[in-house]
Amino acid sequence: MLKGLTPRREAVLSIIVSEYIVTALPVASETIFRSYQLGVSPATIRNDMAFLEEAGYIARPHTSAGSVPLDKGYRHYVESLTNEAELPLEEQYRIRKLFREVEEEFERWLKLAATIAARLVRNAALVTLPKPRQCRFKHLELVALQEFAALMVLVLSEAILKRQLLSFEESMTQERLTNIADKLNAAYSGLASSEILVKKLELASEEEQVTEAVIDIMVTEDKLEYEQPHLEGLRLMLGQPEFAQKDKMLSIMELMETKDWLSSALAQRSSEVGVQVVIGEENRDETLRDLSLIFSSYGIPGQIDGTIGVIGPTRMDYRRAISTVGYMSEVLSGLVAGVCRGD
Amino acid sequence: MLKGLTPRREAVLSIIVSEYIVTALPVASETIFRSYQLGVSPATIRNDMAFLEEAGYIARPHTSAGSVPLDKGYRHYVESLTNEAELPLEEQYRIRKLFREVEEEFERWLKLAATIAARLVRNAALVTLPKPRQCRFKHLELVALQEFAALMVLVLSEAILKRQLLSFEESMTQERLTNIADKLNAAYSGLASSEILVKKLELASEEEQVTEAVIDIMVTEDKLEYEQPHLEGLRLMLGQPEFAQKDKMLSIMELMETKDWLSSALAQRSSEVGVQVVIGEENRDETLRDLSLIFSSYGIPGQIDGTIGVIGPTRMDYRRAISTVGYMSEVLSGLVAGVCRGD
DNA sequence: TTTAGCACTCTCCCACCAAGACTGCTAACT
DNA sequence: AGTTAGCAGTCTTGGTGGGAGAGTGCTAAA
Repeated sequence: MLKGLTPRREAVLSIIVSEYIVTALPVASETIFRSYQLGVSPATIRNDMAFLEEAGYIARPHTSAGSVPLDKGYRHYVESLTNEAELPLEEQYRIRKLFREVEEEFERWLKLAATIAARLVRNAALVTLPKPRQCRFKHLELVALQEFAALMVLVLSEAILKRQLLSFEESMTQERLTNIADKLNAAYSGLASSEILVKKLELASEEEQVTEAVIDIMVTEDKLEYEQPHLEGLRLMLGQPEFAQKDKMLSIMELMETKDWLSSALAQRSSEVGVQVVIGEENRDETLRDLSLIFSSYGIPGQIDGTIGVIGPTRMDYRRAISTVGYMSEVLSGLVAGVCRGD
Repeated sequence: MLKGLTPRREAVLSIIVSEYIVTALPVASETIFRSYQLGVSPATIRNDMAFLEEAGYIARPHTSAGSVPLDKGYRHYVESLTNEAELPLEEQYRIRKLFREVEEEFERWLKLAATIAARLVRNAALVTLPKPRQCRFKHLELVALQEFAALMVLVLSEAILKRQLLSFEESMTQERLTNIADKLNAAYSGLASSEILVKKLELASEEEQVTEAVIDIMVTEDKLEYEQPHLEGLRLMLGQPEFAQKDKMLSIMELMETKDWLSSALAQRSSEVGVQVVIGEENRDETLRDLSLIFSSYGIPGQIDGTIGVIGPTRMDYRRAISTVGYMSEVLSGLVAGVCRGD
């Protein structure tokens, strides 16, 4: 029994995982025997299953039931996946086509990416807006709206756009506003918030006010760990059998709608590159312990990045999820680079 | 039997509706007798119930069960609600406080309004962005991003902000772009898309290109019936007992996530003012036949408007929903007016 | 180490029954 | 005529029990 994870036992584990992934039903030794050519009898397979159970890879719902993978089993399965996991070319082509069909707007693209990923893995998908490590001042515009109020439009590096209403003590003409904007544009162009802060200029009180608003926005933007992620395809995930009971379903919905679970979930996002997989209990957040997360960052390394990923029950098609997330992050990276280059 | 809807029968109906709204259980004659002082015995109430059933106001799940209201019953109940339905002052105060606490950004306000409405009625709430009847050109800005590409930022009336990437055939400096923007700003300020279209100017090809992009955006904006509404609190609605079965739940989720059901639902939005109630079968859209919609437009009549409403099963606390939607639309109208005035 | 055979366990489903909840009807009452 | 008490009848709900089926664990032999 203590002979360790022999190749055949690994094979059995692998079969159990992939079988359970599609059926969501405990896998019986008989099933393994019938569907796969292992060259041994069900009884032998049962012995291997006993070992796998002892070793914590699998478990049984009850004494006389087939086996279901545990987190450790999934983990082993994922590690054993060759990295050759790639989306079929045909699928890649179809995806690219969808992107070409949609309006040229980055947020649409993100949404589309999430929708596609969600559909492919039949689970929920999420994306965050790409965020520069440190944003830089690019351009400022002030538009008179009313006598005492103006709209400030602030363009930051990587085409981030922010707007804010400003109200002034005294009446401001458009000319006056334009002058202020011109002056600040000349002075601040290309600077980060900290650099603006140290740069002392002769400023009229309105200019001071505008500058403060600008710094405020930039600092907020820099501090922002992640934007509230955009979630797509929650219904697909909730359609999975693990959420058959209503309360499970509702607690998941509540989780998704309210808590900023993503930050805690992605806190474990090491600086590693490539697709990362967090399985069940590996999540720090207790409430996520039944879920798995497959995600990858996209963007331009070191400069600007966002995250795309899928989330679903631990019983998830990891191979498909990994290849999907991998490919989608590639696509998004390409789009980010495109926008920054201005294609 | 054919004596018509006597006052007592109306009272019985009203009791059935309000009782069913809170319990979600068929209402028995005995219950009505015990909880309300009607001065008659259960047997008499049963006779009245028989009439109400005959007349189509109520129905029974099975032969020997209490009664549940039908759409016609809800409709009668709603009509009979005095318009004095107002949110308690204390609640109003609390809501205003929440608005003061949140960041000054219109979209946040909208989201907050929906969240509050959803919580108050324990169902889903929706808001659309306020949309001007016809938007007008306010200001244009071009920011060089790369040699052949620029970001166009377009400010339209009512502080609507649009941005788009433009790519040019030839290399464009920031000076060049600023010149173009200045020229077009001077020419188009305050105009609607149609007016820009007829205004013939001497335009260089890049100016022409920018103008076309502007018109394109404005026309799209004008045509937009409703923005994709923002939905909040879906989980509250799905927590209601009518969605106990998983398939019901999923079909609702699918409806909400995919179809633009709102436009068809709000198509019946007559030009009436005030809070409107659409109950079950009154919905044109078949898929909404189990749901009720309570909504109201907000904004500045004739100039700019959006919609706020709640959606839930026909068994809904109409009184509360109506007062909530009414009040929230007031609040939002105030905020819209504030933004336009520039408070 | 592998295998066949078999007893054992646990779930799942269905049928059945008893209790309880309400009604509808009938006949008497005001 | 409208109202009421009493009661039979109907339908739901929850609990119980048992049989079928699925799948294992164990034992003993190959």
